[in-house]
Amino acid sequence: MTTALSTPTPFRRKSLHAELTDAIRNQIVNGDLAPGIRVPEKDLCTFYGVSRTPLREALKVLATEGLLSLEPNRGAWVSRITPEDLDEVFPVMGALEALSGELACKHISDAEIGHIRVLHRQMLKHYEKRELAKYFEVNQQIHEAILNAARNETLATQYRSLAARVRRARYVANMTQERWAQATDEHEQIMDCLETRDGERLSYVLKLHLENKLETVRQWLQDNHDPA
Amino acid sequence: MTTALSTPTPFRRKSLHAELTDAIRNQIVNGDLAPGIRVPEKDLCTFYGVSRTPLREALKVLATEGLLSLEPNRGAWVSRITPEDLDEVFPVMGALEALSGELACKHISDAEIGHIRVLHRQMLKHYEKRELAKYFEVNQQIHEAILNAARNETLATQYRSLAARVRRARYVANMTQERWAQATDEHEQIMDCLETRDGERLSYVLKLHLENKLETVRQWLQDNHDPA
DNA sequence: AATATGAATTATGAATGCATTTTCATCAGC
DNA sequence: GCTGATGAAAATGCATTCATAATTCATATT
Repeated sequence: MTTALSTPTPFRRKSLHAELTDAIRNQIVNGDLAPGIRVPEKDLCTFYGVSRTPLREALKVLATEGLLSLEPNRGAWVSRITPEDLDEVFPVMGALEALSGELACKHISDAEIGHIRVLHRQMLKHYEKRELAKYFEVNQQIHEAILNAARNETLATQYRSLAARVRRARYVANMTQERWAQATDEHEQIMDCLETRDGERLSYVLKLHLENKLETVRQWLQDNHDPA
Repeated sequence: MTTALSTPTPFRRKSLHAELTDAIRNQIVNGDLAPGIRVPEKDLCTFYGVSRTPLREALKVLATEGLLSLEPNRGAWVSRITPEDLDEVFPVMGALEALSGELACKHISDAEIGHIRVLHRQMLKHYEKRELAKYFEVNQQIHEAILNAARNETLATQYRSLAARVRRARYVANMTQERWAQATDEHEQIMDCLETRDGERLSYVLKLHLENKLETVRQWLQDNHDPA
Protein backbone atom coordinates (compact mmCIF):
# COMPACT_ATOMS: atom_id res chain seq x y z
CA MET A 1 0.00 0.00 0.00
CA THR A 2 3.05 2.26 0.20
CA THR A 3 3.50 4.36 -2.90
CA ALA A 4 5.67 7.32 -3.72
CA LEU A 5 2.80 9.46 -2.56
CA SER A 6 2.07 7.66 0.68
CA THR A 7 3.42 10.44 2.83
CA PRO A 8 0.97 13.34 2.82
CA THR A 9 2.73 16.60 2.13
CA PRO A 10 -0.09 19.11 1.91
CA PHE A 11 0.92 22.39 0.41
CA ARG A 12 -1.22 25.38 0.90
CA ARG A 13 -0.50 28.91 -0.05
CA LYS A 14 -0.60 31.19 2.94
CA SER A 15 -3.61 33.42 2.90
CA LEU A 16 -3.17 37.09 2.24
CA HIS A 17 -3.81 38.21 5.79
CA ALA A 18 -1.08 35.90 7.04
CA GLU A 19 1.43 37.23 4.58
CA LEU A 20 0.45 40.77 5.43
CA THR A 21 0.88 40.02 9.11
CA ASP A 22 4.42 38.79 8.49
CA ALA A 23 5.28 41.68 6.19
CA ILE A 24 4.02 44.39 8.50
CA ARG A 25 5.57 42.68 11.51
CA ASN A 26 8.91 42.86 9.74
CA GLN A 27 8.37 46.51 8.93
CA ILE A 28 7.77 47.20 12.59
CA VAL A 29 10.53 45.04 14.00
CA ASN A 30 13.23 46.39 11.72
CA GLY A 31 12.19 49.93 12.47
CA ASP A 32 10.77 50.71 9.05
CA LEU A 33 7.60 51.65 10.87
CA ALA A 34 8.87 53.65 13.82
CA PRO A 35 7.41 53.36 17.32
CA GLY A 36 4.70 55.87 18.02
CA ILE A 37 3.67 56.68 14.48
CA ARG A 38 0.12 56.33 13.26
CA VAL A 39 -0.64 53.60 10.77
CA PRO A 40 -3.65 54.52 8.63
CA GLU A 41 -5.22 51.55 6.93
CA LYS A 42 -5.35 53.37 3.62
CA ASP A 43 -1.59 53.89 3.54
CA LEU A 44 -0.82 50.24 4.09
CA CYS A 45 -3.50 49.24 1.58
CA THR A 46 -1.97 51.30 -1.19
CA PHE A 47 1.54 50.24 -0.15
CA TYR A 48 0.72 46.55 -0.41
CA GLY A 49 -1.93 46.90 -3.08
CA VAL A 50 -4.58 45.02 -1.12
CA SER A 51 -8.03 45.79 0.17
CA ARG A 52 -8.82 46.72 3.72
CA THR A 53 -10.36 43.42 4.75
CA PRO A 54 -7.25 41.22 4.95
CA LEU A 55 -5.20 44.18 6.11
CA ARG A 56 -7.48 44.80 9.05
CA GLU A 57 -7.25 41.14 10.02
CA ALA A 58 -3.47 41.49 10.05
CA LEU A 59 -3.67 44.59 12.23
CA LYS A 60 -5.78 42.76 14.79
CA VAL A 61 -3.20 40.01 15.03
CA LEU A 62 -0.29 42.41 15.37
CA ALA A 63 -2.17 44.22 18.09
CA THR A 64 -2.54 41.03 20.12
CA GLU A 65 1.17 40.49 19.67
CA GLY A 66 1.73 43.88 21.24
CA LEU A 67 3.37 45.47 18.23
CA LEU A 68 0.45 47.73 17.45
CA SER A 69 -2.07 49.38 19.68
CA LEU A 70 -5.58 49.83 18.38
CA GLU A 71 -8.09 52.36 19.55
CA PRO A 72 -11.70 51.87 18.47
CA ASN A 73 -12.66 54.28 15.70
CA ARG A 74 -9.25 55.90 15.93
CA GLY A 75 -7.00 53.46 14.20
CA ALA A 76 -3.61 51.90 14.80
CA TRP A 77 -0.32 53.09 16.24
CA VAL A 78 3.01 51.34 16.35
CA SER A 79 3.53 50.59 20.02
CA ARG A 80 5.98 52.84 21.78
CA ILE A 81 8.85 51.38 23.75
CA THR A 82 8.98 52.99 27.15
CA PRO A 83 11.50 52.24 29.89
CA GLU A 84 8.58 50.74 31.80
CA ASP A 85 7.94 48.36 28.90
CA LEU A 86 11.52 47.19 29.00
CA ASP A 87 11.37 46.65 32.74
CA GLU A 88 8.30 44.52 32.16
CA VAL A 89 9.38 42.57 29.11
CA PHE A 90 12.94 41.71 30.00
CA PRO A 91 12.22 39.83 33.23
CA VAL A 92 9.67 37.72 31.39
CA MET A 93 12.11 37.07 28.57
CA GLY A 94 14.67 36.22 31.23
CA ALA A 95 12.43 33.57 32.72
CA LEU A 96 11.71 32.12 29.29
CA GLU A 97 15.32 32.22 28.17
CA ALA A 98 16.42 30.51 31.38
CA LEU A 99 13.93 27.75 30.69
CA SER A 100 15.11 27.47 27.11
CA GLY A 101 18.69 26.99 28.29
CA GLU A 102 17.65 24.31 30.73
CA LEU A 103 15.61 22.43 28.14
CA ALA A 104 18.16 22.92 25.38
CA CYS A 105 20.85 21.15 27.38
CA LYS A 106 18.50 18.22 27.87
CA HIS A 107 17.64 17.80 24.21
CA ILE A 108 20.36 19.30 22.07
CA SER A 109 22.20 17.01 19.64
CA ASP A 110 25.92 16.99 18.94
CA ALA A 111 25.20 18.21 15.42
CA GLU A 112 23.29 21.18 16.77
CA ILE A 113 26.09 22.05 19.15
CA GLY A 114 28.46 21.89 16.21
CA HIS A 115 26.27 24.23 14.25
CA ILE A 116 26.11 26.71 17.06
CA ARG A 117 29.87 26.46 17.41
CA VAL A 118 30.17 27.52 13.78
CA LEU A 119 27.83 30.44 14.32
CA HIS A 120 29.77 31.35 17.43
CA ARG A 121 33.02 31.58 15.47
CA GLN A 122 31.33 33.70 12.82
CA MET A 123 30.09 36.01 15.49
CA LEU A 124 33.56 36.38 16.95
CA LYS A 125 34.89 37.36 13.54
CA HIS A 126 32.22 40.02 13.20
CA TYR A 127 33.12 41.21 16.67
CA GLU A 128 36.80 41.54 15.77
CA LYS A 129 35.92 43.49 12.65
CA ARG A 130 33.38 45.54 14.60
CA GLU A 131 30.60 44.69 12.15
CA LEU A 132 27.69 45.45 14.43
CA ALA A 133 24.82 44.60 12.09
CA LYS A 134 26.27 41.24 11.08
CA TYR A 135 27.15 40.56 14.70
CA PHE A 136 23.55 41.11 15.69
CA GLU A 137 22.37 38.92 12.86
CA VAL A 138 24.49 35.92 13.87
CA ASN A 139 23.86 36.60 17.53
CA GLN A 140 20.16 36.26 16.91
CA GLN A 141 20.71 33.04 14.99
CA ILE A 142 22.52 31.57 17.97
CA HIS A 143 19.73 32.38 20.37
CA GLU A 144 17.27 31.04 17.85
CA ALA A 145 19.23 27.79 17.60
CA ILE A 146 19.21 27.38 21.37
CA LEU A 147 15.49 28.03 21.38
CA ASN A 148 14.96 25.34 18.77
CA ALA A 149 17.09 22.91 20.73
CA ALA A 150 14.71 23.34 23.66
CA ARG A 151 12.09 21.43 21.63
CA ASN A 152 9.18 23.46 22.91
CA GLU A 153 7.20 25.36 20.30
CA THR A 154 5.04 27.08 22.88
CA LEU A 155 8.12 28.44 24.58
CA ALA A 156 9.63 29.47 21.26
CA THR A 157 6.49 31.28 20.16
CA GLN A 158 6.14 33.19 23.38
CA TYR A 159 9.79 34.12 23.43
CA ARG A 160 9.85 35.29 19.85
CA SER A 161 6.79 37.41 20.42
CA LEU A 162 8.47 39.25 23.26
CA ALA A 163 11.79 39.44 21.47
CA ALA A 164 10.12 41.12 18.51
CA ARG A 165 8.77 43.82 20.76
CA VAL A 166 12.20 44.82 22.04
CA ARG A 167 14.25 43.95 18.98
CA ARG A 168 13.21 47.24 17.45
CA ALA A 169 15.23 48.91 20.17
CA ARG A 170 18.04 46.41 20.05
CA TYR A 171 18.69 47.09 16.38
CA VAL A 172 19.65 50.64 16.97
CA ALA A 173 21.21 50.18 20.36
CA ASN A 174 24.82 51.09 19.93
CA MET A 175 26.85 49.08 22.36
CA THR A 176 29.87 50.50 24.10
CA GLN A 177 33.13 48.70 23.42
CA GLU A 178 33.10 47.60 27.02
CA ARG A 179 29.61 46.14 26.85
CA TRP A 180 30.34 44.51 23.53
CA ALA A 181 33.40 42.77 24.95
CA GLN A 182 31.37 41.63 27.92
CA ALA A 183 28.60 40.26 25.73
CA THR A 184 31.13 38.35 23.68
CA ASP A 185 32.57 36.88 26.83
CA GLU A 186 29.12 35.85 27.98
CA HIS A 187 28.64 34.09 24.67
CA GLU A 188 31.85 32.21 25.28
CA GLN A 189 30.33 30.93 28.51
CA ILE A 190 27.08 30.05 26.76
CA MET A 191 29.07 27.96 24.31
CA ASP A 192 30.82 26.19 27.17
CA CYS A 193 27.57 25.38 28.91
CA LEU A 194 26.12 23.91 25.74
CA GLU A 195 29.13 21.73 25.08
CA THR A 196 29.14 20.41 28.64
CA ARG A 197 25.34 20.36 28.60
CA ASP A 198 25.26 22.22 31.90
CA GLY A 199 21.63 23.31 31.87
CA GLU A 200 21.62 24.91 35.27
CA ARG A 201 24.57 27.14 34.50
CA LEU A 202 23.36 27.95 30.99
CA SER A 203 20.08 28.98 32.49
CA TYR A 204 21.92 31.34 34.80
CA VAL A 205 24.25 32.74 32.15
CA LEU A 206 21.46 33.41 29.69
CA LYS A 207 19.48 35.27 32.29
CA LEU A 208 22.51 37.35 33.19
CA HIS A 209 23.25 37.96 29.54
CA LEU A 210 19.77 39.30 29.07
CA GLU A 211 19.94 41.51 32.14
CA ASN A 212 23.06 43.13 30.78
CA LYS A 213 21.36 43.59 27.46
CA LEU A 214 18.53 45.33 29.24
CA GLU A 215 21.01 47.87 30.54
CA THR A 216 22.27 48.54 27.03
CA VAL A 217 18.83 48.99 25.60
CA ARG A 218 17.69 51.12 28.50
CA GLN A 219 20.71 53.34 28.00
CA TRP A 220 19.89 53.73 24.33
CA LEU A 221 16.30 54.57 25.15
CA GLN A 222 17.40 57.32 27.55
CA ASP A 223 19.58 58.86 24.86
CA ASN A 224 17.07 58.57 22.04
CA HIS A 225 13.73 58.85 23.75
CA ASP A 226 11.26 60.82 21.73
CA PRO A 227 8.85 63.19 23.46
CA ALA A 228 5.35 61.79 23.81
CA MET B 1 -1.85 70.50 38.77
CA THR B 2 -3.40 67.31 40.12
CA THR B 3 -7.16 67.35 39.89
CA ALA B 4 -9.85 64.74 40.20
CA LEU B 5 -9.57 64.34 36.45
CA SER B 6 -5.80 64.25 36.21
CA THR B 7 -5.81 60.57 35.37
CA PRO B 8 -7.05 60.09 31.82
CA THR B 9 -9.79 57.50 31.72
CA PRO B 10 -10.79 57.30 28.05
CA PHE B 11 -14.27 56.01 27.65
CA ARG B 12 -14.80 54.04 24.49
CA ARG B 13 -17.18 51.28 23.64
CA LYS B 14 -15.37 48.14 22.60
CA SER B 15 -15.70 47.37 18.96
CA LEU B 16 -17.72 44.39 17.83
CA HIS B 17 -14.75 42.26 16.85
CA ALA B 18 -13.24 42.73 20.30
CA GLU B 19 -16.46 41.67 22.02
CA LEU B 20 -16.74 38.70 19.72
CA THR B 21 -13.19 37.72 20.55
CA ASP B 22 -13.99 37.73 24.26
CA ALA B 23 -17.29 35.92 23.82
CA ILE B 24 -15.89 33.14 21.66
CA ARG B 25 -12.83 32.84 23.87
CA ASN B 26 -15.15 32.21 26.79
CA GLN B 27 -17.10 29.65 24.81
CA ILE B 28 -13.88 27.80 24.13
CA VAL B 29 -12.34 28.09 27.59
CA ASN B 30 -15.43 26.91 29.43
CA GLY B 31 -15.81 23.99 27.06
CA ASP B 32 -18.95 25.22 25.34
CA LEU B 33 -17.01 24.80 22.13
CA ALA B 34 -15.27 21.49 22.59
CA PRO B 35 -11.69 20.83 21.52
CA GLY B 36 -11.45 19.37 18.03
CA ILE B 37 -14.77 20.49 16.64
CA ARG B 38 -15.08 22.53 13.47
CA VAL B 39 -16.24 26.11 13.78
CA PRO B 40 -17.93 27.25 10.57
CA GLU B 41 -18.11 31.00 10.25
CA LYS B 42 -21.75 30.87 9.29
CA ASP B 43 -22.74 29.12 12.50
CA LEU B 44 -21.08 31.72 14.70
CA CYS B 45 -22.50 34.52 12.54
CA THR B 46 -26.06 33.36 13.01
CA PHE B 47 -25.43 32.61 16.69
CA TYR B 48 -24.19 36.10 17.42
CA GLY B 49 -26.22 37.83 14.73
CA VAL B 50 -23.24 39.54 13.13
CA SER B 51 -21.69 39.60 9.72
CA ARG B 52 -18.60 37.67 8.77
CA THR B 53 -16.18 40.58 8.73
CA PRO B 54 -15.84 41.26 12.48
CA LEU B 55 -16.22 37.56 13.19
CA ARG B 56 -13.31 36.66 10.99
CA GLU B 57 -11.17 39.28 12.71
CA ALA B 58 -12.00 37.63 16.02
CA LEU B 59 -11.08 34.20 14.68
CA LYS B 60 -7.67 35.45 13.58
CA VAL B 61 -6.96 36.75 17.06
CA LEU B 62 -8.08 33.57 18.78
CA ALA B 63 -5.87 31.61 16.42
CA THR B 64 -2.81 33.62 17.43
CA GLU B 65 -3.76 32.93 21.04
CA GLY B 66 -3.63 29.24 20.25
CA LEU B 67 -7.28 28.54 21.02
CA LEU B 68 -8.22 27.97 17.39
CA SER B 69 -6.30 26.58 14.50
CA LEU B 70 -6.96 27.95 11.06
CA GLU B 71 -6.30 26.22 7.78
CA PRO B 72 -6.39 28.37 4.65
CA ASN B 73 -9.60 27.82 2.69
CA ARG B 74 -10.66 25.15 5.14
CA GLY B 75 -11.79 27.08 8.14
CA ALA B 76 -11.35 26.97 11.89
CA TRP B 77 -11.11 24.23 14.49
CA VAL B 78 -11.03 24.47 18.25
CA SER B 79 -7.50 23.44 19.17
CA ARG B 80 -7.15 19.98 20.57
CA ILE B 81 -5.35 19.40 23.84
CA THR B 82 -2.83 16.64 23.43
CA PRO B 83 -0.52 15.28 26.12
CA GLU B 84 2.31 16.83 24.11
CA ASP B 85 0.64 20.21 24.39
CA LEU B 86 0.46 19.87 28.14
CA ASP B 87 4.11 18.88 28.33
CA GLU B 88 4.92 22.02 26.37
CA VAL B 89 2.64 24.49 28.05
CA PHE B 90 3.11 23.58 31.70
CA PRO B 91 6.87 24.14 31.86
CA VAL B 92 6.40 27.56 30.31
CA MET B 93 3.62 28.36 32.74
CA GLY B 94 5.88 27.11 35.49
CA ALA B 95 8.61 29.55 34.53
CA LEU B 96 6.12 32.39 34.37
CA GLU B 97 4.41 31.47 37.61
CA ALA B 98 7.75 31.24 39.37
CA LEU B 99 8.56 34.72 38.18
CA SER B 100 5.17 35.98 39.28
CA GLY B 101 5.77 34.63 42.79
CA GLU B 102 9.15 36.29 42.98
CA LEU B 103 7.81 39.64 41.79
CA ALA B 104 4.65 39.43 43.85
CA CYS B 105 6.63 39.15 47.08
CA LYS B 106 8.54 42.27 46.11
CA HIS B 107 5.50 44.40 45.40
CA ILE B 108 2.51 43.01 47.25
CA SER B 109 0.79 45.26 49.80
CA ASP B 110 -0.52 44.22 53.19
CA ALA B 111 -4.05 44.84 51.97
CA GLU B 112 -3.54 42.49 49.06
CA ILE B 113 -2.16 39.78 51.32
CA GLY B 114 -5.22 40.26 53.50
CA HIS B 115 -7.47 39.85 50.51
CA ILE B 116 -5.74 36.69 49.41
CA ARG B 117 -6.00 35.40 52.97
CA VAL B 118 -9.76 35.86 52.74
CA LEU B 119 -9.89 34.02 49.44
CA HIS B 120 -7.73 31.30 50.93
CA ARG B 121 -10.18 30.73 53.78
CA GLN B 122 -13.06 30.62 51.33
CA MET B 123 -11.21 28.03 49.32
CA LEU B 124 -10.63 25.89 52.38
CA LYS B 125 -14.33 25.96 53.15
CA HIS B 126 -15.13 24.80 49.63
CA TYR B 127 -12.55 22.09 50.07
CA GLU B 128 -14.13 20.86 53.28
CA LYS B 129 -17.53 20.76 51.62
CA ARG B 130 -16.03 19.16 48.54
CA GLU B 131 -17.47 21.84 46.26
CA LEU B 132 -15.14 21.35 43.34
CA ALA B 133 -16.47 24.03 41.00
CA LYS B 134 -16.45 26.75 43.64
CA TYR B 135 -13.05 25.57 44.81
CA PHE B 136 -11.68 26.01 41.29
CA GLU B 137 -13.29 29.41 41.03
CA VAL B 138 -11.66 30.78 44.18
CA ASN B 139 -8.44 28.97 43.41
CA GLN B 140 -8.23 30.82 40.15
CA GLN B 141 -8.94 34.12 41.89
CA ILE B 142 -6.00 33.51 44.21
CA HIS B 143 -3.60 32.88 41.38
CA GLU B 144 -4.99 35.90 39.60
CA ALA B 145 -4.41 38.04 42.70
CA ILE B 146 -0.80 36.88 42.91
CA LEU B 147 -0.35 37.66 39.26
CA ASN B 148 -1.70 41.17 39.79
CA ALA B 149 0.59 41.68 42.76
CA ALA B 150 3.54 41.00 40.50
CA ARG B 151 2.84 44.35 38.80
CA ASN B 152 3.81 43.16 35.36
CA GLU B 153 1.13 43.32 32.70
CA THR B 154 3.26 41.60 30.13
CA LEU B 155 3.77 38.67 32.44
CA ALA B 156 0.10 38.60 33.30
CA THR B 157 -1.00 38.63 29.69
CA GLN B 158 1.35 35.85 28.68
CA TYR B 159 0.38 33.74 31.65
CA ARG B 160 -3.34 34.18 31.11
CA SER B 161 -2.99 33.25 27.49
CA LEU B 162 -1.37 29.95 28.37
CA ALA B 163 -3.71 29.34 31.28
CA ALA B 164 -6.70 29.71 28.97
CA ARG B 165 -5.36 27.00 26.73
CA VAL B 166 -5.17 24.44 29.50
CA ARG B 167 -8.04 25.65 31.65
CA ARG B 168 -10.41 23.84 29.33
CA ALA B 169 -8.88 20.65 30.63
CA ARG B 170 -8.55 21.82 34.19
CA TYR B 171 -12.25 22.51 34.50
CA VAL B 172 -13.21 18.93 33.98
CA ALA B 173 -10.22 17.35 35.64
CA ASN B 174 -11.58 15.44 38.55
CA MET B 175 -9.01 15.42 41.31
CA THR B 176 -8.47 12.46 43.54
CA GLN B 177 -9.03 13.07 47.24
CA GLU B 178 -5.34 12.60 47.73
CA ARG B 179 -4.35 15.14 45.11
CA TRP B 180 -6.92 17.56 46.37
CA ALA B 181 -5.55 17.39 49.88
CA GLN B 182 -2.07 17.90 48.54
CA ALA B 183 -3.10 20.92 46.50
CA THR B 184 -4.74 22.44 49.54
CA ASP B 185 -1.58 21.91 51.52
CA GLU B 186 0.44 23.56 48.79
CA HIS B 187 -1.87 26.54 48.96
CA GLU B 188 -1.20 26.73 52.69
CA GLN B 189 2.47 27.06 51.87
CA ILE B 190 1.76 29.65 49.21
CA MET B 191 -0.09 31.67 51.80
CA ASP B 192 2.85 31.41 54.20
CA CYS B 193 5.31 32.58 51.56
CA LEU B 194 3.21 35.60 50.75
CA GLU B 195 2.83 36.62 54.37
CA THR B 196 6.56 36.32 54.99
CA ARG B 197 7.24 37.74 51.54
CA ASP B 198 9.59 34.87 50.79
CA GLY B 199 9.84 35.26 47.03
CA GLU B 200 12.38 32.54 46.48
CA ARG B 201 10.35 29.92 48.27
CA LEU B 202 7.06 31.07 46.75
CA SER B 203 8.66 30.76 43.36
CA TYR B 204 9.60 27.19 44.17
CA VAL B 205 6.25 26.24 45.68
CA LEU B 206 4.25 27.66 42.79
CA LYS B 207 6.35 25.76 40.30
CA LEU B 208 5.87 22.55 42.26
CA HIS B 209 2.17 23.23 42.61
CA LEU B 210 1.90 23.54 38.87
CA GLU B 211 3.88 20.39 38.22
CA ASN B 212 1.48 18.47 40.40
CA LYS B 213 -1.41 20.02 38.58
CA LEU B 214 0.10 18.83 35.32
CA GLU B 215 -0.07 15.28 36.62
CA THR B 216 -3.75 15.68 37.42
CA VAL B 217 -4.60 17.10 34.04
CA ARG B 218 -2.50 14.55 32.21
CA GLN B 219 -4.31 11.81 34.08
CA TRP B 220 -7.65 13.24 33.07
CA LEU B 221 -6.56 13.48 29.48
CA GLN B 222 -5.56 9.83 29.45
CA ASP B 223 -8.94 8.82 30.76
CA ASN B 224 -10.98 11.08 28.52
CA HIS B 225 -8.92 11.36 25.38
CA ASP B 226 -11.04 11.46 22.27
CA PRO B 227 -9.96 9.61 19.14
CA ALA B 228 -8.46 11.85 16.47
C1' DA C 1 -20.21 -3.32 -4.68
C1' DA C 2 -16.43 -0.37 -4.55
C1' DT C 3 -13.99 3.18 -6.45
C1' DA C 4 -13.24 7.07 -9.35
C1' DT C 5 -14.88 11.12 -11.78
C1' DG C 6 -17.21 15.49 -12.36
C1' DA C 7 -20.92 18.76 -11.52
C1' DA C 8 -23.52 21.13 -7.82
C1' DT C 9 -23.31 22.94 -3.42
C1' DT C 10 -21.19 25.08 0.30
C1' DA C 11 -17.55 27.61 2.72
C1' DT C 12 -13.92 30.64 2.84
C1' DG C 13 -10.94 34.68 0.77
C1' DA C 14 -10.98 39.19 -0.55
C1' DA C 15 -13.00 43.60 -2.52
C1' DT C 16 -16.45 46.95 -2.42
C1' DG C 17 -19.93 50.01 -0.45
C1' DC C 18 -22.45 52.26 3.13
C1' DA C 19 -22.91 54.11 8.00
C1' DT C 20 -20.82 56.12 11.82
C1' DT C 21 -17.25 58.29 14.24
C1' DT C 22 -13.10 61.41 14.32
C1' DT C 23 -10.56 64.91 12.84
C1' DC C 24 -9.65 69.36 11.44
C1' DA C 25 -10.36 73.70 9.44
C1' DT C 26 -13.29 77.66 9.88
C1' DC C 27 -15.79 80.94 12.33
C1' DA C 28 -18.70 83.21 16.06
C1' DG C 29 -18.66 84.86 20.72
C1' DC C 30 -16.56 86.37 24.99
C1' DG D 1 -6.33 85.85 21.82
C1' DC D 2 -8.66 82.02 23.46
C1' DT D 3 -12.63 79.02 23.94
C1' DG D 4 -16.20 76.63 21.93
C1' DA D 5 -19.41 75.61 18.02
C1' DT D 6 -20.17 74.04 13.19
C1' DG D 7 -19.66 71.51 9.14
C1' DA D 8 -16.80 69.29 5.63
C1' DA D 9 -13.45 65.76 4.88
C1' DA D 10 -11.32 61.66 6.10
C1' DA D 11 -10.87 57.33 8.58
C1' DT D 12 -12.70 53.47 10.71
C1' DG D 13 -16.56 49.75 11.67
C1' DC D 14 -19.33 46.70 9.66
C1' DA D 15 -22.33 44.55 6.03
C1' DT D 16 -22.66 42.98 1.55
C1' DT D 17 -21.06 41.15 -2.73
C1' DC D 18 -18.09 38.77 -5.83
C1' DA D 19 -14.37 35.27 -6.58
C1' DT D 20 -12.27 31.06 -5.60
C1' DA D 21 -11.33 26.92 -3.31
C1' DA D 22 -13.18 22.80 -0.84
C1' DT D 23 -16.74 19.55 -0.03
C1' DT D 24 -20.61 16.79 -1.21
C1' DC D 25 -23.26 13.96 -3.92
C1' DA D 26 -24.79 11.83 -8.02
C1' DT D 27 -23.18 9.23 -11.82
C1' DA D 28 -20.23 6.29 -14.43
C1' DT D 29 -16.86 2.75 -14.65
C1' DT D 30 -14.56 -1.40 -13.43
